[in-house]
Amino acid sequence: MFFLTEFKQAIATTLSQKTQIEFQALDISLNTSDKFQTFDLTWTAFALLKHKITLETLNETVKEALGDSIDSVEAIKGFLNIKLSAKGMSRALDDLETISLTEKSISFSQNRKILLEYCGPNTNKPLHIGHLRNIFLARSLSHCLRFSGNEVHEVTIFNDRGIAICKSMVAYHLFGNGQTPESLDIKPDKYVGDLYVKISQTLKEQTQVLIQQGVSPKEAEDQTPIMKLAREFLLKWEDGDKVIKALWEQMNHWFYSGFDKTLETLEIDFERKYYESQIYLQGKDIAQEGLNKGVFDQNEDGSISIDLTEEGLDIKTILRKDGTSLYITQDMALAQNRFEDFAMDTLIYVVGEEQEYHFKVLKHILLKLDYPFAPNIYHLSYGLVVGSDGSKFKSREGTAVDADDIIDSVVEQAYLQAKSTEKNASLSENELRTIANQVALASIKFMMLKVYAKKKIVFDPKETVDIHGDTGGFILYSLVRAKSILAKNELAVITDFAVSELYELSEVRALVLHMTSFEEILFKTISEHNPSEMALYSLNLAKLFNKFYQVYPIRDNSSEIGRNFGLYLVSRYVLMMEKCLYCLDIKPAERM
RNA sequence: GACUUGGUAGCUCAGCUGGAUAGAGCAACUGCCUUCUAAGCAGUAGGUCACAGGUUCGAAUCCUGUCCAGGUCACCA
Repeated sequence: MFFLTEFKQAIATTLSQKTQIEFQALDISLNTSDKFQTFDLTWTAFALLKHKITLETLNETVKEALGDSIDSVEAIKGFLNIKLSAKGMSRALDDLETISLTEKSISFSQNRKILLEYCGPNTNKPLHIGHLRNIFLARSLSHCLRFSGNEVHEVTIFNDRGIAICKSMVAYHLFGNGQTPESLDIKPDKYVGDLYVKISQTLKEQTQVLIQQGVSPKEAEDQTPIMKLAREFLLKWEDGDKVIKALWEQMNHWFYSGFDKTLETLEIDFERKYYESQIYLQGKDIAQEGLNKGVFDQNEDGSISIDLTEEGLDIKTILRKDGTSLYITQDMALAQNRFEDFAMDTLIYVVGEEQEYHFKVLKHILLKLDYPFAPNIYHLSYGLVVGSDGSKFKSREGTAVDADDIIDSVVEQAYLQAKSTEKNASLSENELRTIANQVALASIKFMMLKVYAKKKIVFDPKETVDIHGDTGGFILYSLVRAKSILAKNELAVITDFAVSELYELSEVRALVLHMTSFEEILFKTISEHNPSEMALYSLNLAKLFNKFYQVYPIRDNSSEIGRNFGLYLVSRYVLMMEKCLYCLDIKPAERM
């Protein structure tokens, strides 16, 4: 919003001259006015009244500083309400010309090399609704960062080893009966997940039996036959036992083939995939490096730890006394590997809020080890997706909302809507399906993105995701209508639009002014790692366009310039919204 | 216990670097398609901004305390 900055500067300069007090553009609280339809900008100047500057002085200052950019000023209490003239509005329009360029040419263009980790699936269960929030947040942030001129590398880590997958393996060992996802005709990752649910139930039952037999609840689970077997599997796996490794690979293969399918639906891919099974033994080198640098402490029992009490954290163990690594050690090694692979200067983790402490610790450790990217480690943490009663979804108990299921149900809803729309009567089944997919994905993405990341999302699995109202579908629809106008009307040569009749409608003024703040919102989004900022901006943009659409005739406009101006605005809207959708990682639909 | 995040309409959420009458969507009700896509637009109704103090010209917004809910504080991942 460059014109606003210019206006602030002009006001500050004029005011300084008038009052002999020095003012900066930052001191001028000038913003778009959303309270009154009759004004465009409001300068909230209560603070200045204290300097014994009168309202009249402020009034004159505005008139002098902004000159023919304003139509009128009204001073009420400490508010200076400003109505822009045609000249002022067209100055705002000029901003659109600068913004509506391609990525990397925006005013604050950055040039960072960013590594973005997200998703982080466990290979013992299919993706659930929580992963969707993770993925969509990450993708949106990724696109906002790219749009801002950064180089972004998207990677993930598969948690493909450990006791959890061993439990699924035990389940297959016990209940599998040689069946396969193919023979059962279910999605392979779901088969693995089902086994996990089944084994968890059995484990619970066995635990209960032991508790009734007098075993303390703390130890009961550990002593169940299933846990004993799972631990045995884990040991054998670590020893490289061929049979167990083969079973492990079979289970993981099932997971990956289903997982890849879901990724395809979501239209995402990772530039590089890391596997816990390949790095879980690393970390000893890092531990030694830390010891050498005097950052880590060797304890009497042989374990290695770091004292972070000065940073307000605790003493954290880095390496067990038996020399094996921990979660934190693995993440240290992973960061090191990634630095070797990408030489990034910024590292962003998109991981749930329950791991805030972990990433805080990780950042401090890497800072102490002097990794160059360490100061630029960020954790985009987000709240859980919970049931309507506030309860947690648990994969273990099979209550998790499956990602594929939720997508399918919204696609179905969108399909019915598309099919019942008269305009779509001529469309083929395939085309209707494409539309349904686009609308469904857009709506699910938007549902996840519009809510502030730190807030938990309440989702009732019994209700489907809405595609009407404040949704992704709504946004796509407004864009489809705008494009339809452009297709049916020829865009004339852009002329001078500093003509006052063109700005009589408040809907026109509001749309223009909102569009000028795109860059500001983009900058805020990436600075705060908060895609909801961009999502809400886009939603409001669509709303303003719809209002404009409703009241501003284009084809039947009585004046030539009015028609051209309308078309020009629509074309700006299309460009702007396409940028917004790119930043949200939502694909526009061609028809709806 | 300590730290941390939230509490705004029946439901789901905006608004929070203090400003004018607290905004959307869903659900309910009423209008608007021979007119560029009605997946839309316009309207009605719905509020003690958790509670109590404080700061000031002014508080949903800032401060303090209380209550409620989530999360974390492992030689688990």
